[in-house]
Amino acid sequence: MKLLLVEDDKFHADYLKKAAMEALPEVTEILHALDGREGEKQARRHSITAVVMDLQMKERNGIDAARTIWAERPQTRILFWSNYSDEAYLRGIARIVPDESSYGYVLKTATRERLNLALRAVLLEAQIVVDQQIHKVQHQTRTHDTLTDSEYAVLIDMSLGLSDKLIAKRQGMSLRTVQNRLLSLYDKLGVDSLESSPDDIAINKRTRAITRALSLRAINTESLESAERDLQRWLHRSSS
Amino acid sequence: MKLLLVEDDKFHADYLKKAAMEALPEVTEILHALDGREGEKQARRHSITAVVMDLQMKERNGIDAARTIWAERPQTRILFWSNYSDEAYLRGIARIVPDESSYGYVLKTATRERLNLALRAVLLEAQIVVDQQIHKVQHQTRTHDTLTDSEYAVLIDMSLGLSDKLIAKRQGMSLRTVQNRLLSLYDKLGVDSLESSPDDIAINKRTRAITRALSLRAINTESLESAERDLQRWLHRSSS
DNA sequence: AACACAGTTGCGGGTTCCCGCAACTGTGTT
DNA sequence: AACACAGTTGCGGGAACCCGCAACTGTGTT
Repeated sequence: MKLLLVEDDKFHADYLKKAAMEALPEVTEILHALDGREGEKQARRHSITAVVMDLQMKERNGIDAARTIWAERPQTRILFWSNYSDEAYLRGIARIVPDESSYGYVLKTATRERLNLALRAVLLEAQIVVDQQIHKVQHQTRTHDTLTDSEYAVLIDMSLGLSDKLIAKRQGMSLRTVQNRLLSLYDKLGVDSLESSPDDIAINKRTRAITRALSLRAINTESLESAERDLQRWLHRSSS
Repeated sequence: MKLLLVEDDKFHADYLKKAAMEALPEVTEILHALDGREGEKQARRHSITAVVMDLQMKERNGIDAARTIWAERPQTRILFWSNYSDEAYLRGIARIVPDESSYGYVLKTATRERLNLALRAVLLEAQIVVDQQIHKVQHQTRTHDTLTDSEYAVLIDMSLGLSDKLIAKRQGMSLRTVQNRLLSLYDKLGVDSLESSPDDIAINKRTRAITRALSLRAINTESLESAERDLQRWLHRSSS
């Protein structure tokens, strides 16, 4: 059995390699890629079906790489190993896991035992393992002000600079509906007029919504860059 | 001589500690803080004058912590040790270094020799050391499309959601001047109407400027959150 | 002194955004 | 069947934004 590690931090990669050798004696060969692009290449060349993947990497992030890998070999089992529990990352992953496969999400701050356990459970037993701390975050946001899928889509488009009209076209909504989604976004993201002693001050809701969303970890730079690529593809497709 | 390490990643902290012991035999005690806030506290309690600091940490980032430390003991020498070479971080640091002090900026991907050298040069010899790779980035952006200080200030305010009128008030400019700064921002950040086959599509320049700035690493979530705190302070001050 | 050039300011108007009001759908509850 | 409730759509108007045109300041160059 071959295992592919995709991780651009050398310290973390070393640690990971040791943990994998300890937890998975059935692994005969450990490959190591330094970014997402290289990870895709090696997975393809060696027909890898077991991957441990970091999320934030320069060049190409883990989610985009996972998408490509799963598109080529949907049965591939991927354990994500990352620092943060951003909603943006979670949403990205849950969206692309194929039915035939399993995946896991472990924080880098987890103990060695937790990591070892997740390695075996996900890569050998094909179970789905999500760190407890993540589930908590996922539920926190889900109960009190989660974004709907359509709200999320509008948020992304808006952040990329699309006008209401264009968003309507891309999302297949009417103009007014887009604006309604925006209204609820402003509400959920806590975009209010700034409070000042004499009276409230008018603000630009769009831009404030973006920084609020960044601050709440509903989006991040990676997800925006990835969405920008999708947008460009859509533009070329829909213009022809 | 006492040395304070501020670093929330345990692998990196271990490595750093080893490097410091090797490069700086004159150090008698190594303290370790896990985030910016704790770093400030320990620096205060032990009257630390030599610090190695990570930039991105949860809770409180390295730049804010450095600001507090330098406000209390300006002669403190700080070596920043970080993953990225974001323009946002660089701008933040250059802005707050006191004259009496020295600082350095080393990438985590640098070799052990480079790190050791920087440790001695900055913390003992009070020299200023900036990683070569950083200077390159700094120059790249400075030659072809750097943001002026006033442009940067307007960009931040705009990203926080201020209206043109409010930005004018905060920056002491006229309305039209703010708009001129915005125009040059749109230009420098590459905010253009989207190109599509038939004709160009109108976009929302403000929001697109933000994502472009994020993508070009002119700003990042940290710097926005930090700026948000400044804004709140300004609001309370100016309303009373 | 003459000139270039970058930055500041006012004016005016076309476009987009923000959102209240109101009507209509669909899903689920009692 | 009656009802609540969340989501969709149109209309219309006030506010904010985007920006061309034009004039004025200041700094530095020749």
